[in-house]
Amino acid sequence: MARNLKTPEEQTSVAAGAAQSKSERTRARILDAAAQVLSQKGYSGMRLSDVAKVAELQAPAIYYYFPSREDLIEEVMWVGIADMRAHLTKVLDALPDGLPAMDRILAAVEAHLRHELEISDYTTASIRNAGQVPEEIRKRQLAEENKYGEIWRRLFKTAIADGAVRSDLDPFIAQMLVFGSLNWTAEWWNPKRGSVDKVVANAQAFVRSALSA
Amino acid sequence: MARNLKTPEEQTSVAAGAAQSKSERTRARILDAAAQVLSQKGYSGMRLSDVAKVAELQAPAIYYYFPSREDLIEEVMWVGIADMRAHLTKVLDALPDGLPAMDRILAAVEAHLRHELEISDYTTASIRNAGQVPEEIRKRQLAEENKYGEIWRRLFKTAIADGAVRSDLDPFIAQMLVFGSLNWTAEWWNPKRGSVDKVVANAQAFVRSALSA
Amino acid sequence: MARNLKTPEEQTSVAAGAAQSKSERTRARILDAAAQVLSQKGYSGMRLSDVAKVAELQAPAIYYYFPSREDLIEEVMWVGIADMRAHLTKVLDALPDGLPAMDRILAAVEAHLRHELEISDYTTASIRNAGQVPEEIRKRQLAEENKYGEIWRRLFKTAIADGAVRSDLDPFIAQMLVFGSLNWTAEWWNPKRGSVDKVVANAQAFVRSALSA
Amino acid sequence: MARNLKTPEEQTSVAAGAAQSKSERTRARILDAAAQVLSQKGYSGMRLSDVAKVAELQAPAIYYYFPSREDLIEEVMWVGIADMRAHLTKVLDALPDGLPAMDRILAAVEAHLRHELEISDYTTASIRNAGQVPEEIRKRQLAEENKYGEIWRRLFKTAIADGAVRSDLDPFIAQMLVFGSLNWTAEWWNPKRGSVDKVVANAQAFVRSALSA
DNA sequence: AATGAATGAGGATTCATTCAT
DNA sequence: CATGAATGAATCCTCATTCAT
Repeated sequence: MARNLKTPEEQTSVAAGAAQSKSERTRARILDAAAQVLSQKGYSGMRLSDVAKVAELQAPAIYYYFPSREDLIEEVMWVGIADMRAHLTKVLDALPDGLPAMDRILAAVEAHLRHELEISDYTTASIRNAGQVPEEIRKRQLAEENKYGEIWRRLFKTAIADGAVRSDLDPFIAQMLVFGSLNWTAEWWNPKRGSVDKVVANAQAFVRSALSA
Repeated sequence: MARNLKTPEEQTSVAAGAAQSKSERTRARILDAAAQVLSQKGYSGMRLSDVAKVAELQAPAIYYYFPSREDLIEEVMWVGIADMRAHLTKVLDALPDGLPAMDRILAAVEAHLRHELEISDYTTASIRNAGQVPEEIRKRQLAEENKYGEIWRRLFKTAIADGAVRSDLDPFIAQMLVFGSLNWTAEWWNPKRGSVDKVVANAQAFVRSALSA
Repeated sequence: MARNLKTPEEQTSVAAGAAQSKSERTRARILDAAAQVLSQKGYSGMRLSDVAKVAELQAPAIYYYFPSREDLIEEVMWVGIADMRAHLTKVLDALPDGLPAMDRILAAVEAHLRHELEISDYTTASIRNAGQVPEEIRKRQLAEENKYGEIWRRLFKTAIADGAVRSDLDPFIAQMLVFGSLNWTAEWWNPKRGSVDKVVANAQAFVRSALSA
Repeated sequence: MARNLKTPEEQTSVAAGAAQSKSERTRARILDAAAQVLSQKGYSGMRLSDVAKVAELQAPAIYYYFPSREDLIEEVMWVGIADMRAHLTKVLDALPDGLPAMDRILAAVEAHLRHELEISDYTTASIRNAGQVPEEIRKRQLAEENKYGEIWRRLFKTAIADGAVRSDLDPFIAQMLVFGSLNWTAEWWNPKRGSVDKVVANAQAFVRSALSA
């Protein structure tokens, strides 16, 4: 799952990372296909036959790699955020020590946005279907979401403690408003509408002003 | 569902308005039920039997009021935004002349948020399923979305012309970031998490800072 | 049910005869409508709503006049042949005594054809659906068919005894071949294709030669 | 149903011909079953579950071989006449050159009758439902019917030109009267009522006399 | 005498899933 | 590994029928 690609065009697949055996590559193809169909058709609308068509194989073949439709979906939903969290963690870890709290938040904004827009199938699948998928399936995703949110909570907490964020904002609400701005991009942005860089720059400016004291 | 309340604050049902004859009330009940189920289960997941259960009648009775499942969904999706636009228009029209452009935007923020959180079934149904519903069904909704967006575009344009909004933000992106913050609230807010008033206040403060020069 | 109309244009309804009270006229309208729909859509395809539309009333109103769909169909099927038999009987009774047997057959040919083509809804309904309707419903129709066939059998028997019909033909088969020629006209004839008179003349010439010694 | 017999006389199944792979045999079984049910229950009365029962499989399995109920029916309706035409063409082609025109007509009478009575499910399905099936479905069948009628028209034309047919008969009406005699046999004949040979002999004698100058 | 509203039974169709090959 | 063939469980929708008015 190591992500190291530069151009968004080359990276739409979480599963792509370090594909190895033929079997592993087929499995990855199915997962990618499922993410794509899931993001477009939704939880109930995702048909295995559609996934199969995108993955270029026959529907029953999916059962060789996943025990059931539910398991396949569960993995897509989970992998989406898990990978997002891995990405954010790596980015934050790479930041120089002593960087101001607000700059760390803005780095997180960039990380979140780039991952979302570049791996958009997984992200939109995760986001759009979060409310539609049965409890059972969401468990692992929810746990992962909490961990991801926890990272952001710590960023906010530090920033507030440092006086970098206005005190008149409720921390939780503020964080959710930021999440909303970022998550929503997947609904309106597309490559023809300008570069990811531009979106990132605007979002950073927007968030900085919104939060700054 | 179709409660006949006076104050918009307590209303969960778009269809409630002025329900009159028994027939009209039944139709409204079905529409409300559909919005609820649609927001929870998604376009493909919405079963007419679920809608019927919520509306407290038998599934085939739905066909007495709506020609097909698609028509029912189409109306839910459309009514959600159409009503939102009507609400926003009314609010803006009621504002005193000469009010600063930024204050008008903040009034719009409040109108959007209150409507969204109070009629949340329709809103989340519209939002979550926008990407999953077949083209055919989205037509009227899309037209309505454009009209709604147009209102906001004019608000922004005026504000920018007045120098009330920073010039380093791309107007379209900025508007989308604001929409994201607002729309996303339906995904995380619930009455137990604090009052709508608090969310409105925070969102207004957030947006004002984010946009102000 | 007395039939006494001259022009085919004025007579498509068995039920029309001597319509009296409003109630009886409505009942007749429903019966005619049922014959029409039944002949076009078949036993299973006849929907009460279609019948209602043709009869210009609402479907549930039918139940005021007929206990059930089955009863309505039963009556159409039965009335069709019963009326045909009444017509044939009247025509034969009106023939002068001592008329040659073959001429009596040809009079029957004319009576059968005229009735079939002029009251075609009932006839085609009866004929086309004879094989599709449940046993239960066919009982009265079957009895009537037998009586009708019996009349023809007697005509043939007499003609054979008189030496007016060739002896190399099996009487039953010959009669069925004649019936086929006549019944089939409802499938291909229509007013635009020439007059009923012409069909009658051709059929009489055809049958006379076919059977004559 | 789909029996693999050599002699046409024993064949009840158009689809039987050269059934090969298991898949092809199943498809043929479904087609035969559909013809049978269609002839008995009519267009609207044909339930897929009935077809499935006769074909000895589950209803949804039909969809593995036919895209829809309509397609299945369309094929039955079409195959019935298409096969009839193929049969007639073969018979006529096999006749010696220089055979009198009337003898060619009588050969056609035999071909038509034998095929009709032996493949009777397809024939009665075609005939009884011709007037009930939606336009859409009849297209291919209608085209085939025209081609079939054209063969007969040519036979009649030649016979008339040769003076073998009386000139007082309208050619079209005469042909339809013959068709009626023949087609109607499927409605009354059954193996218990005597041999096909007998019916053929009677029909030929009947038609010869009816048409001869 | 007739209709608006509703229901229950049934039928076509879809789809995840299985299994033999 | 993969597929062709098949099934059982839904789900939408239609329609005869009922009933209060």
